[in-house]
Amino acid sequence: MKANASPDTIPPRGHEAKRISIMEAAGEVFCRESFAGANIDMIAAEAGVSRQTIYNHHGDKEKLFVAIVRDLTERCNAGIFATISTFPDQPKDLEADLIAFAVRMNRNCVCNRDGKFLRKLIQTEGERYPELFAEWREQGPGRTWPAIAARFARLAHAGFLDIDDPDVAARQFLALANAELQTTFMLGGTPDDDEVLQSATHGVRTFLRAFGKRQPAADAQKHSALAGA
Amino acid sequence: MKANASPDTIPPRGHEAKRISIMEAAGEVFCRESFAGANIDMIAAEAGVSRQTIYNHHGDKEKLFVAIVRDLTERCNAGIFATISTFPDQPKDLEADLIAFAVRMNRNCVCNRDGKFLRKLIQTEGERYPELFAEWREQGPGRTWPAIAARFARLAHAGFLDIDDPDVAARQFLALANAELQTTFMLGGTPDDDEVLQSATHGVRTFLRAFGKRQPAADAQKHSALAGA
DNA sequence: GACGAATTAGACAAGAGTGTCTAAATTTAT
DNA sequence: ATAAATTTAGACACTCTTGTCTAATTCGTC
Repeated sequence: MKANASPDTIPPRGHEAKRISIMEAAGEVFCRESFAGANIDMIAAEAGVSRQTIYNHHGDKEKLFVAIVRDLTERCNAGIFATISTFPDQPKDLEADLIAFAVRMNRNCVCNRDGKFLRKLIQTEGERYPELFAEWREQGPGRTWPAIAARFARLAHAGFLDIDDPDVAARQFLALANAELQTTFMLGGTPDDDEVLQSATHGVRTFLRAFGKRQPAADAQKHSALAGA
Repeated sequence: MKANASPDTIPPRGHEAKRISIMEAAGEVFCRESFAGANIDMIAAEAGVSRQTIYNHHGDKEKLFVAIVRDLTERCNAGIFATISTFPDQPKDLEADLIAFAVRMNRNCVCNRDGKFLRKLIQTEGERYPELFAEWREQGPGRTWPAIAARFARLAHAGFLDIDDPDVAARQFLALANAELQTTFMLGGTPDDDEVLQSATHGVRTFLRAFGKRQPAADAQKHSALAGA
């Protein structure tokens, strides 16, 4: 059946290409038109594929939708964890490093294609597929918030920050980082690099005014003289 | 035609009752099902009205939708300005007063029925009706952000806060105030009073750590001893 | 109680979308 | 080249929805 001369269980090749372009097109269309407003012919046209092929691959519209959301959830979480792993645990310049982190977070997880799509699909159809989005909630916010909070806790413990509740601080950090992008998000727009940087810069400055060490001792005095390593 | 014995231009009574229940039901259904997913029979049933009555009142589905959004926009803006007018210009207890304001803002403008509906409709259908939502943008964020910023500027000028850019501060204030409500919003939920208070309290505390006067003079020393009036 | 306006239920045509089926064309690997 | 699998276009039945129409009923008012 499936065990050919090919090395592993991967099925034929052209298949996969079709599958991918269907997934991409479907994400785009579901996102733009909502589940009810999307129709299979639209997706087929956008994917450059015949309608029947979509039915061959995914069975029906609902199964296709679920597959899309699962796929997006997975990819987004991977991206978020990859970005979290770049958190500045040993910052040279705390402000600059946190700004850069906030920019990465926004660019790679919030403003990118997958992030935008997943967010919109969750908001639009979340109530209709409770268990699907419960899954997202557990895998996403349920694991990413604590991960970020742990990084901030470590930073505080190392004496770089003055934080009472790392969970609260983590949520506020991200809220501040995209405080100025909200209106753009509302209408489905994508902030450009400049807006992202602006928002991150203002957000991190405020964050540090709130949680930065007042007069650390001697070494965390920043932004006047740069003592290179 | 319309000038009966009745005092002013208000048409018959039962009419208005129907109109209102149609508007309410339509808001609910459009919001729950999205424009494409909503159907007139659903709205009619939910409004306790016959399908034909909806067509009599609003012409067609699209006109009905536009009417709903216009109505929500108007009501929401009214609510926001009413709430802004309760901003603590002469705070007795800055932290407590700002928390109370943040709670009012969230409860009356963000978490209430109209706020939830308008936000979801904008996110879901915003791209499909550019001019309708441009209108919202001008009347809403375009006028409310500056209004709030002006209040913060005044507070800063009066010596209660240490703010560089009131526009940034205003956006960050609101971002902080509902930083902890985001996940709930995502799935269409409504935060309860406790969550709102928590989020506002944490948000305002952080806001004041960032923008509060460090050592004002003698009176703003809080949260250790309570000097009753 | 009677009048006119508004509402109602139901039927209706027209259109759009889903999911299935078939036979031809194309791809992939042997 | 040949055989198997996949894709394709098109037709199809079926369902759902929109928006119109009609005739009967209800409502508000005088």
